Amino acid sequence: MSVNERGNSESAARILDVAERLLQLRGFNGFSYADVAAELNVTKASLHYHFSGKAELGEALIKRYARRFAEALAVIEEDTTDAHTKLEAYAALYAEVLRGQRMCLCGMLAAEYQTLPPAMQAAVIQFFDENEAWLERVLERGRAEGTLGFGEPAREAAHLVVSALQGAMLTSRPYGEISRFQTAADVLLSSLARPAAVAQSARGATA
Amino acid sequence: MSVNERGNSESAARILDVAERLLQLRGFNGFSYADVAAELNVTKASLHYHFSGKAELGEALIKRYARRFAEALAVIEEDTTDAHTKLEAYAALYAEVLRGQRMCLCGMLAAEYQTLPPAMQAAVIQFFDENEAWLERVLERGRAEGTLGFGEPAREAAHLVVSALQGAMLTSRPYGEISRFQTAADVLLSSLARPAAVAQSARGATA
DNA sequence: GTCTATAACGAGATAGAC
DNA sequence: GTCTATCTCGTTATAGAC
Repeated sequence: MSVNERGNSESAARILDVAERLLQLRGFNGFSYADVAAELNVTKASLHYHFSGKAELGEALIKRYARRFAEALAVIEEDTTDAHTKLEAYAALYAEVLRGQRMCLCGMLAAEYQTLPPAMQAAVIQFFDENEAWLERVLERGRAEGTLGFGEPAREAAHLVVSALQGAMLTSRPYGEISRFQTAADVLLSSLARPAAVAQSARGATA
Repeated sequence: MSVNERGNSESAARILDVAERLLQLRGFNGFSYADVAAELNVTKASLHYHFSGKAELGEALIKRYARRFAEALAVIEEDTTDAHTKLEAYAALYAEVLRGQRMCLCGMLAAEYQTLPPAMQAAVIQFFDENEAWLERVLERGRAEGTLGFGEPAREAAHLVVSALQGAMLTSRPYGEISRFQTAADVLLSSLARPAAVAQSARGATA
């Protein structure tokens, strides 16, 4: 390997993997350096070499998570054409996270927001801003191309999409049933496409 | 006063008030007996007299919160007639919680679910079950009376309502803007009333 | 890079006086 | 009911050897 800087080594990546999973399962205040160290069969002191403190570890977790999420959005842009399919793919990202009982990393941190170090707070906000900006563009295009229909500004609809999907993860996880999430996501997406569906059912009703 | 049993005294009520606020602000894993004691100018040992442990305190918090929420739902039943107005009143309950930067107590606990004692987990589930059952009845009646319109089973729409409102609280709180919550709630409710709105805009378009 | 050892603090909890 | 005192354990963090 060529890179051996603190926070960027392969050991650091393994630490982030374990810490990420624990954070999504139990929350930032629900796991400790000792938990991570035990799972990796190393000592706590070893973790401090890679991440000086829990706050720095937390920042690195959000930044990596946000980067991967942005990459997934770019893939959606490439692989799909119409906006409605993009929304389905977006919801599928959340469903994938929910498999393995995990909450969205930033959704979890949103709950614990008031207890987070300022740098982590700022990174959480940035994650949501980026998500809503991407969704706003997709929704706007969907309305222009006719695959989506809604009366509100795209900005406001985007906020509902993020809220509903994060909330569906939040409230489905205790039940351990992905179907609960999927149902809420399906109803949400159908409501954003509803005008067309209503027009269809209206045609069917009057036929 | 006549009642002096442990967990039911006026002192216990003050403890619950403080603990409830801290839980909604910081999460169950984000506050301690020391925090509550300091705010009440008593010692930790005094708290243990009223609630033997943090798990028992947590159970009492959920039960009181769920009881008050159920009472608020009963008031909505009395004070409002049509289902759409009931939904607006339901969303207003959440908005009221959000004032003062608080998260829904059970929404917060849903995030921390995996770290909770079993009795608290069961109580959280019960809170959501009761909420969705109430919403399902309201939605069903709304469809029957014509103030609401949606294609899915009322049970599924109810799940979306809970998800979207909890998620709107979750994602709005970091921004400190109630308007973010209100916007998402408004878009959600308009989507449940949309068929009528569409019919109106269709009339307007063809007029 | 990882270890041992330890510091420094906070958490939940209990015993027993008042 | 509330207190003082204490216990035990977990958590974050650092120093310094290997």
